[in-house]
Amino acid sequence: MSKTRIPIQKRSIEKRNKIIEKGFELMCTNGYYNTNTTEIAKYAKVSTGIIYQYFNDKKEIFMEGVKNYFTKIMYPMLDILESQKINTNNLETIITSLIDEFINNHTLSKKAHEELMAMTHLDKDIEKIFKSNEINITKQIAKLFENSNIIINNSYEKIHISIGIIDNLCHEIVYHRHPEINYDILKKEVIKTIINLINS
Amino acid sequence: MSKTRIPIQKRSIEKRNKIIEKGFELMCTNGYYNTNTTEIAKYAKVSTGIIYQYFNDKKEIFMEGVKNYFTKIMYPMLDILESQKINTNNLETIITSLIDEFINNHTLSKKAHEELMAMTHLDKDIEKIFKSNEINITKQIAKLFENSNIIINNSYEKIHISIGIIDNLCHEIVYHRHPEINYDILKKEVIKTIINLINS
Amino acid sequence: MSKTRIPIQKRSIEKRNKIIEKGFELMCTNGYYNTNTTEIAKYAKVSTGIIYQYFNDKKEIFMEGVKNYFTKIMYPMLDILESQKINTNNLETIITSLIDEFINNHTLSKKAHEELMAMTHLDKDIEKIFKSNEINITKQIAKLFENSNIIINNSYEKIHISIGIIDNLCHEIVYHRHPEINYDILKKEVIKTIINLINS
Amino acid sequence: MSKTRIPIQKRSIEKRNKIIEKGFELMCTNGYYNTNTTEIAKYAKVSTGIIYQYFNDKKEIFMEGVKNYFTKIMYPMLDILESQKINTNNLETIITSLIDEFINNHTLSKKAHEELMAMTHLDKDIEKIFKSNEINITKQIAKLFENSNIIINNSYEKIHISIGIIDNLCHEIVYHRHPEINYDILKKEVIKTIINLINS
DNA sequence: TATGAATGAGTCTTCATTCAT
DNA sequence: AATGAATGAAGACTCATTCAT
Repeated sequence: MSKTRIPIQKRSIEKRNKIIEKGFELMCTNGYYNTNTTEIAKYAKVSTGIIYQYFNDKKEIFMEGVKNYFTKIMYPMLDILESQKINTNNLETIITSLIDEFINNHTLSKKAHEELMAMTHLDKDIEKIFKSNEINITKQIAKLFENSNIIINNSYEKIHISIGIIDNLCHEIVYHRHPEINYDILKKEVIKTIINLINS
Repeated sequence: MSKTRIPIQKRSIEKRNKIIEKGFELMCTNGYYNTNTTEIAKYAKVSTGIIYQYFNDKKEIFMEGVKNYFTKIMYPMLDILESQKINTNNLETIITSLIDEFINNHTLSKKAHEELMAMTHLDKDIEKIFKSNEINITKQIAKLFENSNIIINNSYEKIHISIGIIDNLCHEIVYHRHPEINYDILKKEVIKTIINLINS
Repeated sequence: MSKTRIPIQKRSIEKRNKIIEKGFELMCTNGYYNTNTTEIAKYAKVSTGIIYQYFNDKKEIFMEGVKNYFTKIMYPMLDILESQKINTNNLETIITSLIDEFINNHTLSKKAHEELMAMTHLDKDIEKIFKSNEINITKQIAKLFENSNIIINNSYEKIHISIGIIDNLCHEIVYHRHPEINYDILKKEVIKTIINLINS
Repeated sequence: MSKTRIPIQKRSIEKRNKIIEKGFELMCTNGYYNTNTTEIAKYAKVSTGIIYQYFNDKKEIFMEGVKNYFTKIMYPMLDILESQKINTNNLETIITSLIDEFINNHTLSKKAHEELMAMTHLDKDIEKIFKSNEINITKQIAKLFENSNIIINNSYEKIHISIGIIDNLCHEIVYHRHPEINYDILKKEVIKTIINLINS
């Protein structure tokens, strides 16, 4: 049985959120196993004790961070699509803006994503959250196309591939920095590939 | 200064290799931080003490494993390509066999890859090995096309994207198991996308 | 210097008593070290903060519980004796009813007693309370015999032994449950032994 | 699954025994919950780490101490009886020597016993060891009488009572020190009571 | 070379007590 | 008087690394 308190007062909620935000940031930057509770507490400017009134254990902080990552970062990104009708003419513009959005706003995301991937095979709970969110995004995008009356056969599979390509592109740009690769060309090829795939 | 010995005798070399092989396997299966030296020693059938005569620290075992991963698993895979002339007609067959090879032979690789990705942002040394190998593979593949007299513009970028797509496909098939996605279709779409990309 | 308030208002006194009653119950049931102040507060339906206005520390709650244990449970038991003249004919009846009373009414007492014994050698204050109460009971019983004009030589020693025997019997019956031992026979032998001892 | 090593080498066995001996001594003197692993390690002159190679947890040290308490202290005491034929004439001498032995040799035992009693209701494993040993002793003593051709009806119950009386006597003498009680008289009365009980 | 026993710093977590409201 | 959020020191246990043999 969980012994954690659910904070009701405004200040408490803020404190809980601070722990998640700062804790997740540290964990993603330095790795889950290289981040200890003392550091989290210090960075979030709380005492170590309070952490365990809001969370059952260290893992829970990470998991809440993961949930935030999807609800605050990934899903809002989809709203870009939702706000405008997709059609064959503006597809390129939309994908471009999606990629730019992803890269510009979310420096954290690649580290978060990697840490997430690693944690995923160490912990069933985290794996569960992750997979369910991943497929949710795929479905949501598929629906956007439907709503715009664009018919795509094998839509889930094509979108899945497209997301993977964008993901890799962004990681490459944000972190990898293989100097042999020209990122403008890479980006152009990515966009072209996705459009071809969708239209195929 | 390194205090490790370089083994010369045959038995010593075998022992060192066993530690790398078994240690890397454990680390990739359970995660670097969930694998301790006692386990590694036991699994490799050596004493804990001997580990520190061959390696400076635990990390070094992992890094040697990473090197092996590329030299023994990734590069040999490229030999499939090298042995036969690539042309526009057999491209599909070759990519298909490459993917199958990847999936069938190397269940470990996805976990290795993930663990690798996670370790990459925790440790500059590992990051270095990883990135250099990644670009090496890209270059090697580019050369294979050249040798077959196939001219691809923006070859590095296209190959980079293609590797990413294959990587994602394999991970999906080996581990992810999103039940909403049909893997036969996914694979077909992947192959088609790559061929389009290369030929574009 | 003590910082605790002495409650004067009726409601405050009730609150203080509730903390003692419920706190002591928990401590005896689960052990002093397995009971934390949060649990006590929750079980007594008060806030954690208020505890430290009535008590200097956790130990004090236990000690007040011990005092209650004697004043509310042990001493009243002696009133059974006081209310009636003891004589050689009704000694058996009185001892029997004493034992029954002990067993029926005070399931808590054995756990309390054990916890008490354990705490006794950890804490001089508790030891002091405990020993003084123990000898008080012995003296009080001795006085009861005197008042009934029954002369016992070495009365303190005999009563001390008798109390010990009863104590053990009750513990055995309430908790121990050695299935090899027949409790009816045990009780009969205990009563016989005490009578012989008193009359010797 | 237990991860502890079973020491084979002489030095290791000695070290394991030292941890039990010194750890149990500390736990009995200061209480289980007031003794931490660092103290145990320091007092036994080992590192904290080694403790967890020989024991699964702190409790196990205590439990091994309990077992020793019975095998090294309680059972040897029964050998006093076994060495000589019991008869109605020497019963007093034998009981007297038993009590003296108990008091003189085993200062630890009362604290051990108390701590044991307290731990007993906190932990099922300890309860189990304790109860089984207690009844074993009772049976063993019953057998001694049988072997000496002394027939006692309700032997288990009588012996159980007798052990309780001796136990209380010894505790009183070793620790309690109620100044109002004369220990020579107490002892004499105890012996008389037991003899009467056995012969009744 | 090889063993595996030993080390002790470091980690997560608990909880008696305090303090802002 | 009362609340319950917050504190932070302390404890059980782990594990990379060293060392005696």
